[in-house]
Amino acid sequence: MKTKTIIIDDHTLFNDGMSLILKESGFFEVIEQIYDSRQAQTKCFSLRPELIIVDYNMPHLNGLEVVKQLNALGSDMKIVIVSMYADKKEIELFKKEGIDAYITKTTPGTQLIEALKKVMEGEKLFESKNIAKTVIEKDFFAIKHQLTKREMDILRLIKQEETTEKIAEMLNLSFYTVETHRKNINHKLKFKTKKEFYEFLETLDE
Amino acid sequence: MKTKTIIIDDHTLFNDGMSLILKESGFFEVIEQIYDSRQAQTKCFSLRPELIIVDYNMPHLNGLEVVKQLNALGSDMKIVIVSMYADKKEIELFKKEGIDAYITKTTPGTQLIEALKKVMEGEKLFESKNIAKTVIEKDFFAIKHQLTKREMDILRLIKQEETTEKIAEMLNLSFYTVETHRKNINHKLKFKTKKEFYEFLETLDE
DNA sequence: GAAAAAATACCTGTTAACAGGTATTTTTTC
DNA sequence: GAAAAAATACCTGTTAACAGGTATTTTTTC
Repeated sequence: MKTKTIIIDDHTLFNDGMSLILKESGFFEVIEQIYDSRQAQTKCFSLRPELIIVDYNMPHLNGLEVVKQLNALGSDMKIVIVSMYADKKEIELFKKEGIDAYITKTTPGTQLIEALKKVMEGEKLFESKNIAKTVIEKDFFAIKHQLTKREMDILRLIKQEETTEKIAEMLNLSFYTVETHRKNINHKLKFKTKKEFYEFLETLDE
Repeated sequence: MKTKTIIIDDHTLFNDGMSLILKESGFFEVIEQIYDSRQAQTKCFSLRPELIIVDYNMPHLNGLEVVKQLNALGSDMKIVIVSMYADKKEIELFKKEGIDAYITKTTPGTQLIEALKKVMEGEKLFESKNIAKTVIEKDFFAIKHQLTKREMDILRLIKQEETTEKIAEMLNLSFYTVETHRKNINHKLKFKTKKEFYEFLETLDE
């Protein structure tokens, strides 16, 4: 019996290509290709695949959000992330969600098949060896969890390039209060460069 | 006769997937898959493909540089760019190099085959219709070319988060000179947000 | 219900960026 | 070799961010 598989990737070409790689192998049957991550949960619920391959970078819902939705279904599907990058801490995040493998797009097709077969046998695979060298190591996730709710509110407005004055106005707070929050945020973040700060802001949800 | 094709893409998985899509179609024969862009020129010279598919984003040599190298060979191979994004002005750049098609990775496999067949018949294809909606329209390239050499020098140091004072020191210039350059740069760039400015800095080569 | 954490508010002083100027010298272009 | 472009330099004033404080009120936690 071939493994019933669903591929979730907005890059149609990549999705189609991977689909063919799986079919060619003779071990996998692609029962559905999803190009819009928002359809992931309902389709996986109704089609009940044994294996789901999820792209990390997608519009609307990113890979992590999709995984969370799939986990909410509470079934025993295997979930594999295929990503362009291999951020150590991002992998940590996915591990917390209990995914079965994290594979980069630089993996050859044959290796992918081998990896997927192992996953179906219950193994967990994470490309953590090659990773450390190439990739940014910032633990944005951990940092985020040092911040309070109010601090996050203010950060989101900072992301929108609002000034302290405007933020105070918008949240009906004193200018000084917002300044204090910013000060506390800065103490917690301690980024060395503005670029790093802006990259961090990018990881915030609106 | 099948069209002899070479695929140049560092993402092995994508390269393999596309290769299968082409083979499946029955119209194309993938005579070589290149994962390292630095091998493009020599391999294409010796193997003489009729069609070359080039990824845009690659380490070492990006798509544009590869195309330039291929053009230097002076043969009549068709060149097609496959890119994640569809930046209008980037397409312009490639057009200048005389490529035959620019296709995004959101194209379904069947459409890719149709497009490639048309290319082999001499047509030129550029995905400029679907593009405008989804993609950032910033003409970073054009902006860059408004800047003078000295302004670029200073921008690169700004990218490294140096202050006006330090930049002046490093370039053996007066503080005021650097300030003037920054002023002129700002007048030329006119970015609305800091984020946009930092994104622009990212497109600079060191 | 006491203790800790989070949110609020105010004050002073510094600093780097930036926008507005003007002006001279050097280099490039035709 | 004249004209245009690029690079250099100086000056004034404003502004937003930020680091250093202190202090009270509200909410959460055990």
